[in-house]
Amino acid sequence: MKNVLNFYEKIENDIKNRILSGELKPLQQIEGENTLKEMYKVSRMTVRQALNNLVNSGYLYRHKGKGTFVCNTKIEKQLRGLIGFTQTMNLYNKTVRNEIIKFSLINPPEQVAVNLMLEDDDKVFEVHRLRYGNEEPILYEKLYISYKQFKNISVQDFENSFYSYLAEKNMKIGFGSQKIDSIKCPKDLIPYFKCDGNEPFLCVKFIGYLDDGRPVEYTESFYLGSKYSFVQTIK
Amino acid sequence: MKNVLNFYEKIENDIKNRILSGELKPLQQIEGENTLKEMYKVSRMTVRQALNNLVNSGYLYRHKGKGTFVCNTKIEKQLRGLIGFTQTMNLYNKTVRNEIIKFSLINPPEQVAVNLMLEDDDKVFEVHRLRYGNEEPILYEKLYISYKQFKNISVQDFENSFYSYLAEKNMKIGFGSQKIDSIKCPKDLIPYFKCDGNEPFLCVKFIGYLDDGRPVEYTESFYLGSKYSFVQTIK
DNA sequence: GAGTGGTCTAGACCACCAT
DNA sequence: TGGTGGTCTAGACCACTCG
Repeated sequence: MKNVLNFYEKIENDIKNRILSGELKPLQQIEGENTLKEMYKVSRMTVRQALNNLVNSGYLYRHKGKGTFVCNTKIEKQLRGLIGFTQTMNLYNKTVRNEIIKFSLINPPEQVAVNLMLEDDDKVFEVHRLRYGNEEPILYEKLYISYKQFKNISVQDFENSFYSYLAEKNMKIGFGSQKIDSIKCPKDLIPYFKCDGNEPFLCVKFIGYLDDGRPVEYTESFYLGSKYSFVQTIK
Repeated sequence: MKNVLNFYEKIENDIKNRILSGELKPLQQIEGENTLKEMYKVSRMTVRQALNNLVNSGYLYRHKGKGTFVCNTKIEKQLRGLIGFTQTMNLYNKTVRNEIIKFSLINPPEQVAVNLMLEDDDKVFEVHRLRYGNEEPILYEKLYISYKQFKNISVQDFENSFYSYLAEKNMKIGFGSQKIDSIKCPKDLIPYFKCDGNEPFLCVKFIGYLDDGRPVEYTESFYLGSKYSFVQTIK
């Protein structure tokens, strides 16, 4: 945590708190840029930087010639970034357990090599995990990462959250691109979920990228349809 | 179309074109802010506005102390905003046809009233559409909009694209929030898709909001799993 | 130390909106 | 007409990175 806030961050936090506390209500107009500039004794560009950030994160909207207004609160609270399974379960106060089904270093299948932009001889770790929420199997996950990038990774890192591992290494997924399909339970997963082959599953093929656009992970996730939904807010 | 571009828009377009044309390659460093400032004879803040927009839309990324770089192109091309079925089909060069199954003014079901934040006596239009891509049924859609907001809307507006209708009225969906589920084909839809009750479907419950956060539409969509996938890029 | 992006200032003119 | 946000200037100092 930083202990010194920039001026624009201070203004941002103040306004955000006034919204969250209910002092500023949805659709209500806030002070104009010139008023804020004098309130905080800063230049107008600094005020604008604060307001722009709040507009981008869905707290405020502007109308030229009219003013700046508070968004309807229903939206703000839903706006989240990319989060993984562990965080999602924590959000709903469910316990998480990961059972490692497979962990091996292999030559990548074609689709993995393409999506991770690998070179000819690059190998990948293939990790299969059965993931439980409140001790019920919810998700079977096939994860692929490049050996070159993660030489020292261990089985244990996958028993906990892979995203936490990334955070420790100061790596952050900046973008994600995903394809979502509805399918019947794949045959090889039937034993894990104790269901029949007609059970609907969400199949999510996800590529995670660093800020610069270089791919880090390719993951195929199979969510038990009756136990899991995707919720998203898009701008 | 505007005929006068702002300075920052001009710079944005130039850099975007240099990326798309291949002149600037992924991970390549672009000119520094001071160089660009002199190239375009503008102030540094104007350059920064252009660069910030390109960072937000996924074309560039920055490293303090190092420079500004081109993102990996794979991402840029996938970044899209919210688009509807018509636009999606156009993207894949498929013909679109909408068959109106139902069009009526009703008292809203509980879930619709909540999601559209209706008042007690508000009525809604309920529109059921069977939507075809290349003359194959792909999607069954139950759409709800408030009567108060759309008094003059007609059946014909739904035979074409509802989003085009909104655009004509200068309304724009600024946010969307959706919940995605994998389900078996609902019984009432079996006749439309000529399938059995085990066919997997994507069920998407979507709420569309204006920029200010007021809800405009609530839609439940049922996509035939074998014919349709969701593709998204998230930041 | 030189170069980069991040923050900030104190002005200015404009387009849009309400009255 | 007065107030609002949108664009733009010509400077300044700072923190970070790299050689």
